[in-house]
Amino acid sequence: MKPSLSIKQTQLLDSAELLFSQKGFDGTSVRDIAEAAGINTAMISYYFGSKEKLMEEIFERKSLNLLENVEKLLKDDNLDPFQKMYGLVDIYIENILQRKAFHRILLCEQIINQNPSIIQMVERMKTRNSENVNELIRLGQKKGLFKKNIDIPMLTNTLVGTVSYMLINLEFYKKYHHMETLKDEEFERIVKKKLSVHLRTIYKAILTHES
Amino acid sequence: MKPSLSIKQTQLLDSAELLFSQKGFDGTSVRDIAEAAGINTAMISYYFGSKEKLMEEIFERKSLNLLENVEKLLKDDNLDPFQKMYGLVDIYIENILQRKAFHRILLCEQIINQNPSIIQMVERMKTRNSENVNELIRLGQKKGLFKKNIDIPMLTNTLVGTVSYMLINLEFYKKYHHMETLKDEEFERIVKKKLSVHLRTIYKAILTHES
DNA sequence: GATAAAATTAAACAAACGTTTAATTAACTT
DNA sequence: AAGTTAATTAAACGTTTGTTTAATTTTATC
Repeated sequence: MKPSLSIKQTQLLDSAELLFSQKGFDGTSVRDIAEAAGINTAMISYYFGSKEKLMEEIFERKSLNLLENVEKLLKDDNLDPFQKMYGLVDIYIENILQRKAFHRILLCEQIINQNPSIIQMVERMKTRNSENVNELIRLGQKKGLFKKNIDIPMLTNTLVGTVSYMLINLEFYKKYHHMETLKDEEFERIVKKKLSVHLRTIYKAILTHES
Repeated sequence: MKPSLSIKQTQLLDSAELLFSQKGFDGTSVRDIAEAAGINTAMISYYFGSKEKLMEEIFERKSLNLLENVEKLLKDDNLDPFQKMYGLVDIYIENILQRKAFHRILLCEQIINQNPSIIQMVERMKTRNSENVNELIRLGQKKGLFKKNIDIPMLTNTLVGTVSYMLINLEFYKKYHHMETLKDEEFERIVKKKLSVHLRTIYKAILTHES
């Protein structure tokens, strides 16, 4: 387990996460971060070693959460494969839209492969996720619920792609449906519900329909 | 119509596009770009005014292509709404995977909203695309082929999200399916075909199944 | 309350940044 | 061939960058 952080360290991480998600890693200076956190610039190197390592720290702190929720769900013996799959979809929706800043950074970092430590972390996450989904799909197939020859990364692409692109597109979506006057929480509740229904329809079609 | 560019201007734009897609806008220096193009650094300001304007020039040159292809397809009276919809899906797949560098930049820029000129350009594209899809869906509904109450931005989210996330995820996808030894063109042909079949299944489900 | 360790600061560091300058070369125009 | 414009260059510009330093303050230990 990672050593717990002081208040100031947490403030720096939070400020950095927000700024990275708004201006990108290279578009954010250590002075920006320190100022936003109300802390002296030198403290970033003092605490984390470098700006790069601060970024890695953000990833290490935030990236495991989703996988752990999924694995807890898959262990639940009271749920059938469909319920588990729909639950998995909802966990992704909830997690991505709850941790918007981090998932925006995650998206950018996957495109701009610069930091080897982060690339490795993301790759491990993807592999572990695929293994989880693979196990679930085999179970569904054994029970005769899911069809054969399901392309797991393709399925996950659609899940993560749809939710992530919604994250990118939130403001456009709001405008298109004339929901500008809604309170933020209400708007997000609606979006999550819509995503859930939408992706269930998709998953059902992909998992059951023979081509 | 934009004035045509000299060879050196095109070289700068091409080098910049590639580097922006690999290291991001802020991670790429004008010296990087000039060196990659084999041209003096000062020429960037001389030709385009600034690094920012160079970026805008890339967007102006590359962003219209997809929309024009779609609009040509939608005008074709020999195709029924399903054929048009599937054709639209294939245009997106083809365009995004053909212009990888640009679409990686486009993704990043949508996340990191910094340049107002580019935000505006992207927003116009999205609006015009939604109008096109809206028209097509109304046609399909009038003919009794599509169901009512289709969420257009949600549908497009899944299309662009799935293809874009595949773009981000290409290397992982290749590894997962043990296609490392395949030639690049062959691999991409397979990916495009898989995406096409996958998204047709999705679109059919979303457009027809009553919930 | 003295001593040691940790935290915090302002200042300085060299390197890299985007852009401009002024001088030179190349390309046209008449 | 002379004159004019455009293209190209190396160098310099002033900022900003991430990081380090050395001095100071705060905190903890005995």
